Amino acid sequence: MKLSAKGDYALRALMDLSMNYNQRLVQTKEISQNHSIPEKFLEQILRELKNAGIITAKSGQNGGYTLSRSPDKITFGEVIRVFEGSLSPIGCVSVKQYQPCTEETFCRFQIIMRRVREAVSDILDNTTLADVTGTPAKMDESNPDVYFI
Amino acid sequence: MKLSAKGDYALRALMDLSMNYNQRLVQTKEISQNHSIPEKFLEQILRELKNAGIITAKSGQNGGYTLSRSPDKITFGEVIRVFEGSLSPIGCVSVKQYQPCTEETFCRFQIIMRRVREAVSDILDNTTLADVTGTPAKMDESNPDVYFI
DNA sequence: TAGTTTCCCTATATACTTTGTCAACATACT
DNA sequence: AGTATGTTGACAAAGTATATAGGGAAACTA
Repeated sequence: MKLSAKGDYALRALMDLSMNYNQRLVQTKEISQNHSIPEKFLEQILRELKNAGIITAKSGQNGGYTLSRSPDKITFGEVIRVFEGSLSPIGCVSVKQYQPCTEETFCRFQIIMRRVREAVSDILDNTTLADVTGTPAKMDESNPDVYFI
Repeated sequence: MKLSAKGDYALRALMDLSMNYNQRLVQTKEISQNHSIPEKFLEQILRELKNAGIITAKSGQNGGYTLSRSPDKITFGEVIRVFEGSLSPIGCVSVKQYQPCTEETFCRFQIIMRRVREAVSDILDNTTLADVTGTPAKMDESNPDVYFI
C-alpha cells in the first residue's frame, strides 16, 4: 500500500514547479538539492512527467522545467497514476488499468479493495497541486518555509 | 499504492481458513491449488502469519492451519500490516510505523497523505474476515462458489 | 518402531526497483 | 564558432520483492 519512491519524488518535484509557475523555470539540480533526490534518478522522473504532458522542458542556459498547466489543473491522482499505473491496491478493481482477477469465480475480496480504491481516488483525484502549495501569488513571503515539503 | 503479492496471497489464504474455521484444518497444498499460489512461497507466508499470531499450525498427517481467533476478530488492516509494514502511503504519516520525513521543514504534502491513510485504515481496520466470507454456519451451501475468491 | 504426511527452516535463484555512471545531444549566451 | 549549461538515452550496480529447492522436525498411522 506504499507510494513508490518515484511517485513520492515526482510529487515533491511538482511542488517546486507549482510554486514557481509563471515565474521562472526550475532546474534539475535545484530540485535535487531541495529534496535530497538523486540527480540522475530525478532526471528520469522529470522526463516521464514531460512525456505524460504534465510538465514542459527547455534546454540550454537558463533552461529547466515548468508545469504544462496551472497547478489547479493537475491532480495528485493523475501524477500517481503515471508512476504507479493505478490507484487500486489490486489490478482487478482498477478502473483505468483493469486486469482480470486471477480467480475465475466471483471474489468478495474485490468488494473491499474496490471500496479502498474509491476512497483513495476520491481524495487524490480531487486534490490539486494548488490545493497544497497555494498559488505563487498567494505565497506568504514572510514564511516561505511553510510552502516547502 | 499497490498491495504486495505477499499481502494479496495472505488475504486469499485467510479466506480459506476463515471458511473452515472450527470445522477442519486446511493444508498448504489445498490453498496453493485454490488460488494458484506457488506452494513454497505460500509456506513462507503462512509461517509469517503464524509468527504474527493470526493462525496456528499443526504438523503431521491431517495437519494444517487454522485461524487463531474467530474470523470476526481478524481485520484486513492487521493482516496487511504484517506484510506491508504500514497502511500509510508514506512513512511520515504512519501511526504504527512512523518514520521521520526526509524533509526537515513542515510538509503540506503530508496532510494529503494523512487523509489517504485515514480513509484506508477506516475501511481496512473495520473490515474483518467474517465480513467477507460470512461465518461457516451461514454459508449458502447451494452456491458455495460465491464464498470462494 | 518404520513409514508417511505435513509443517518448519535456510539457502539460493530470478525479476524488478532504485540508484549511480557515462557519453552524447540541444540550447543560449559571448 | 566556442563554451557553458542543461537534457536525453543507454547501461551497470545495489537493493528489495518474488519465487524455487532441499533437507529437517513434528505428528499421525499401523
